[in-house]
Amino acid sequence: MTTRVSPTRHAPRKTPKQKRSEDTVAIILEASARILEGVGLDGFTTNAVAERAGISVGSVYQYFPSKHAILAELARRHRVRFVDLTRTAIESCRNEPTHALIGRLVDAAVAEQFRRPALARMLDIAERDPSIDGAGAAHLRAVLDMIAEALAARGLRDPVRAAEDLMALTRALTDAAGGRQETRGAEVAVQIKNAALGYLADRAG
Amino acid sequence: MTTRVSPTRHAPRKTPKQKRSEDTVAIILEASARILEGVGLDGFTTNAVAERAGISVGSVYQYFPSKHAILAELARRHRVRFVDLTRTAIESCRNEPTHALIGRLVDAAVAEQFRRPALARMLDIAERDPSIDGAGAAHLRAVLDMIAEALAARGLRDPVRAAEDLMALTRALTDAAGGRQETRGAEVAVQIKNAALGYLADRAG
DNA sequence: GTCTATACGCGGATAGAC
DNA sequence: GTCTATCCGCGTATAGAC
Repeated sequence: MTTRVSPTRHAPRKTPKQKRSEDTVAIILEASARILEGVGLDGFTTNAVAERAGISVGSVYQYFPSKHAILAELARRHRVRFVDLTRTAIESCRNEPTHALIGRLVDAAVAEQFRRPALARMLDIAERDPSIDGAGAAHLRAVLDMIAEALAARGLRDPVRAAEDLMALTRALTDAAGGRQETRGAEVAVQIKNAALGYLADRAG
Repeated sequence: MTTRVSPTRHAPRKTPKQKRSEDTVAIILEASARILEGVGLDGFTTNAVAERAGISVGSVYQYFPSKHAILAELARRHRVRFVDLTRTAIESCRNEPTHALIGRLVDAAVAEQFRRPALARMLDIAERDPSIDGAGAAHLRAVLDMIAEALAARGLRDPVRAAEDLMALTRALTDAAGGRQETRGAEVAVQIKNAALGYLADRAG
């Protein structure tokens, strides 16, 4: 079939042994990223990717089993960076008060979202659909739980919901800033922290 | 062609003179809404719409010039309700302080988003792409400017940005609540107001 | 005005040459 | 390992019968 996907979904081909191969993978991913940034999900076709990458469709399929797998890999790398930053942020302020925790978390999220704002926005959108492979969702869920735990440790009520909401809030405001072509992440982070602290205000602090 | 669209884009066919016709239009729109809610944008095909509506594709095209036009009309009605509620909210508290204004605005937005949460979420996503016909974008921009003006009248700095951010924030949190199948809009509204007031905290109030 | 049947193009994916 | 050429299904949209 055309759109549906093989049983082992979105597995990033067994890691290429040749260094040359890794390069090609990187080139394909970069081409894909640029297309997503410039044209959006609609323009993201295998033909477009091949052309941007300067290779042929056939070669693209040598490195990725499906178009979807490319998107999944792009999302995975984005997510890994985000999760790592978040984990570090939480661990770096184990005994600090809530406002410090929020500050670090927001800084981490903003840093990753501002790396490539347009790309991050597209991946956020793409992730919502059934595209979400179980592994990715689980990975994200894990870090959400970490955040919830950190909030709970500080005595906040309804920590899981709060974690979800804070993440949604952060993405919304970074995406809005990205849409306005803003480049000063620090300013955006300040606004987000204000909103986040307001959100948590009546949950005891 | 298949995906591209005619010069006069998304114009909702000259209004049908027959009452019967309006009924059919309503049936098509409702079928579309249900598909969007249940299956998402991917499942939203003309065939699916026809089947759900209990008519044939041919008939669908009697009432809408393209699949896109259906989506545009759905989005338009959603937007009109939102704009009307927002306008009313602003006018109803011309001389009230900021926190009262925010309260009304959030209530308005939450009311509309909670009418059919899943549908609202899908339309929010759909609106982002080039699908945005100029008229729709302008319409939304107009109400954003109204909000900005109301904020400016209360001495808040950077009112346009604030208006955009508040709207993004509100949508993010309502969508998150919708994703969790929450039904108590009032509770959600309280949380959003907290976040919004936090956001505005250092813009002078 | 509604149907059935079909055309048409797009895009994902593959075959097979080199 | 990379290419070109092609297959094939899906979904939009239309033709034409009733």
